[in-house]
Amino acid sequence: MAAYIAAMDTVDKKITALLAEDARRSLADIGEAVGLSPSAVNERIRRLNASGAIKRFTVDADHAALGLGVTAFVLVGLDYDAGEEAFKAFAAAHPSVAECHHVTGGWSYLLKVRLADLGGVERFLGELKAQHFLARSETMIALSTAVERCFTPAEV
Amino acid sequence: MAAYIAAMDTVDKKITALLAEDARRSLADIGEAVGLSPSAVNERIRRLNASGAIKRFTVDADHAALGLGVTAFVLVGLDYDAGEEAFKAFAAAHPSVAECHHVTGGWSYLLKVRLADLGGVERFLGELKAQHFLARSETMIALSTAVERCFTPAEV
DNA sequence: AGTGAAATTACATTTGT
DNA sequence: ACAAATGTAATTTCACT
Repeated sequence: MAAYIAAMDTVDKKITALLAEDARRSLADIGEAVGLSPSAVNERIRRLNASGAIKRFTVDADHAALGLGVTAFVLVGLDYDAGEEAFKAFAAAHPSVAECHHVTGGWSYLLKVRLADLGGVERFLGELKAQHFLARSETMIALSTAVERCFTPAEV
Repeated sequence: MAAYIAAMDTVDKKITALLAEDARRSLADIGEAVGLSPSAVNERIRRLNASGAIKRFTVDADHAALGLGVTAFVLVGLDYDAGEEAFKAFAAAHPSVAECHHVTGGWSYLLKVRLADLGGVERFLGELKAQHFLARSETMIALSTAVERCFTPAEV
């Protein structure tokens, strides 16, 4: 499922880190930082984009301002009768699901969801139950978030 | 700590969603989608940016290509002698920490970390132990990730 | 706040090494 | 694969509504 994407060299990692910090930086600025001409930087970004190493250009939004004030994590003990693929398809299609990881340990999946309020969390769990995905589950509400970065820098 | 950011109106949410999908869209394209002129869209984006509703323009990178092949979640039972603020500062300063949430339930914090390999995970846990942050902990390794979105759309 | 036009800047392409 | 130069398209600013 996950495509194998060629590992980046040091310059690519630097460019990616600079773009992660501020994707509106000009090619000239980036070029100066990594010691390349703007057109060379442009070509590298084009390739990083085409290969999938850079998935997309996006914005980091404040979800509270969007009306999604609650972040919750749901540890899922999957009812395998319902079907693992069906569960993954459900998660991928559900707009409230920010993340869905298959994890080691006593639980099958870890979901991260964003909802307007606690009522939304309850309704979301109701959906999971209605589809018989849950053998058991445990929900953790994020009281506050100290760190939330889309991008984690690679060691150089 | 968390600043209160004015809630967005419908047009702002639409613009933000469009930018989250592709931040390189032209102001003309966005304007057409929401029924505004390019300069009006520009002004709204400028305000969203200034208010913090849009935190930053960034790229969604493939962390495996960056050399960070392992994602792990660490449930932390905090040793409160070590200091909660010190722990949060540690998490914020640590490059491998992608997320740090204060959560409800039997655990104090949930960390999401990205590392090169399982050895990196072990070393990271070693750092937490060395600083005496852990009363107890439980680590879940992400075997695979079905969904991972930085942006979750608001209901319209 | 939004519009539309003018000014500015950056991007994308081509060519050459 | 990179650099330089040129054409094109974007953004930004401003006067006005």
